Amino acid sequence: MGRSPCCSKVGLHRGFWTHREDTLLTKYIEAHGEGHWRSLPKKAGLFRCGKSCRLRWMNYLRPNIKRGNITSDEDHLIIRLHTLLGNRWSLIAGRLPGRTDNEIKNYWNTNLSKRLMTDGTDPNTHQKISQSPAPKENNKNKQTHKAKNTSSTEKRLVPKKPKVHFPKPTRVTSFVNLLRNDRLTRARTTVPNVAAGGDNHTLENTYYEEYLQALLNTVDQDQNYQVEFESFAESLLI
DNA sequence: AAGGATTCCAACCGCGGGAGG
DNA sequence: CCCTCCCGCGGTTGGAATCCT
Repeated sequence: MGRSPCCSKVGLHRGFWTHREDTLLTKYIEAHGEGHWRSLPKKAGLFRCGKSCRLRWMNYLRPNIKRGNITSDEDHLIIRLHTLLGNRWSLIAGRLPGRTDNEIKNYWNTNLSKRLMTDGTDPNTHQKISQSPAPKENNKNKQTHKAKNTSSTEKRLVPKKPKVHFPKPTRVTSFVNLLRNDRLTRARTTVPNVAAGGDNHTLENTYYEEYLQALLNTVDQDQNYQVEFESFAESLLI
């Protein structure tokens, strides 16, 4: 059972990427565009599996990726979208320009789910938890992969002062093909009333603005906008 | 200051689905 | 249809960074 590995692992680099590998990958994609991940490493002179290249590009090297802390607007938007979409990180990421699904998933697992728990909200169902349970560690992998001192962990679930994450070095060169990214393209095509053609970047921003506006209105407890927001979100799932 | 505990996030893994033969 | 290839997604892991005692 199971599929064969995406590529032979023999002789391939794993783990953190070096600057040289980043450069090779970036230069290759700038010259040839995204896609054909399986054959890309060989052509680019990388001893990496295609999947690894794709991941590195999507989550780190791609131009216009936002670095640094999630803003409070983004934070609220993620929570709202998660109530509507669940763990569909790529869909959620599609509504947050410059953020990657991996980043949002990590942010959710390390910050938001814990925060919701401390607020007495089930991070999965977004329902209020009736009794007053001890904050439960919901990340099961952490339970298995590291020994835990529970009481200490519970203590740590109390929100602490935010940590500042310095932006990591990333390319700043503009890249015309950025918004040819399939996911973004697909997302745009699902939105009704978005004029065809025009500047992709502007469309993306318009899209975000529209979403943000809906979000802010729901925060104002306006029931009509709440309905509007949810139906808008549901339209994205088609 | 030291070292154990915990957090965070980049990267890996396996699976599902679409496309094409 | 069935099979294979490839891509993308969500869950999980490993280890550096940070915190705590």
